[in-house]
Amino acid sequence: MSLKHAILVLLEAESSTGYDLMRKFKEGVGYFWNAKHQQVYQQLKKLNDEGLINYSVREQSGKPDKKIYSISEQGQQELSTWINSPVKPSKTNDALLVKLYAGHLGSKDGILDELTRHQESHTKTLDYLLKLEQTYQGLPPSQQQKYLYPYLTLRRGILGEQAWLNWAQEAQKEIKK
Amino acid sequence: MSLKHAILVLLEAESSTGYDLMRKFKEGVGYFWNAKHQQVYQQLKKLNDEGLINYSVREQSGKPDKKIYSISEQGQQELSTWINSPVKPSKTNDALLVKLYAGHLGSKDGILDELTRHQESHTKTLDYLLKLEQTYQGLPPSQQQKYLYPYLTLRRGILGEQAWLNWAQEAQKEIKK
DNA sequence: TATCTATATGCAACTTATTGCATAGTATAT
DNA sequence: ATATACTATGCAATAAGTTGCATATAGATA
Repeated sequence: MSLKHAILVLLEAESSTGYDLMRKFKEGVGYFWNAKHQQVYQQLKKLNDEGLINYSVREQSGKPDKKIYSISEQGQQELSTWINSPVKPSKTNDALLVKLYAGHLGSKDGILDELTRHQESHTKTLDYLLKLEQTYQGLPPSQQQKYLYPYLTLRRGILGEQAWLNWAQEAQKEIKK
Repeated sequence: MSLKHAILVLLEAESSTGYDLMRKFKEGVGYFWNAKHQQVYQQLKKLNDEGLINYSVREQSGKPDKKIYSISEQGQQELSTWINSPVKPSKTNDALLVKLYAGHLGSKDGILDELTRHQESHTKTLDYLLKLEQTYQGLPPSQQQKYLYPYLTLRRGILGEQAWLNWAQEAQKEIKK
């Protein structure tokens, strides 16, 4: 439901192409919102049809022309309406936990391997987020003030990943017993 | 993709009706998997067509007859294949964080209210999970051994909710500054 | 030199999830 | 007495997300 709003939020901050947005979902804000390129392009088309965004074309040779999307007046309106209405707590669907729940059906080693694999992935994400945090902390105070809200979401990502890793350690210890 | 497997896992533990499963997703395992009743019924039909589950009918008066589903041989097979193949780390899509990211577009009070609302919901979930943990800890050691894997998923839920709440406190303090 | 990655967009088909409606009795709360 | 919630299933339509394919060039890596 709020891929729409995620895109509007990103465009409010900076006009972008579909490709740019896709990268932002993969790198910048992927710790709280994900979307594949298809979804982004489809949604952009829809938002344009609804008049919430506009685009201008920058011609290129060899590659398809760039469409640079910006948020419209109407889009701004939509965003501030959304900001002022409550959102529901998000629901988690975590296949790893389904698997662990049924751990007795697999082998101890298999489960531990899987946990280790995920641990590596979470460690990598955490490292990346910590790097972003360092960048933030290197900013002058005025800039820090400006980016406080994004920073708070970053903190969520960091605390979330740390909690995950702490859990994984605990779980591995218990399984090995 | 793995609603299918979540259902198989639950049926492996205990034969259930669609309604039972729906309740398990809402109460029992909702901290790691969610599904609405429609999804459950549709998936059951599909799994039955695929031969992964069977059902027997218990007649009732007044209400629709119960269909009690059990996992089939083929379903067991499918489950153990799944258990032994890796699953991808889950992606989070969290509308609250999208909103917070764009916090400068709203009012401080609005944001704080929203955070408080979510805090209440997370506190409630945590309380519930802690109650489940107490039940587990009241079991005799042999039973604890038996339910180790589900317990580990419960721990994930608990550590996750605690991390969320710690973050929310931190965030609220920062916003109020 | 060949393969891979990045850039940049999009169609088409499919799967997965949500929303709204429908039925119908019993139990609980106001 | 009336309204709400619980039990129990399901159809139909829509929305959201995924997968596979297609195009076409530049630059980097093996």
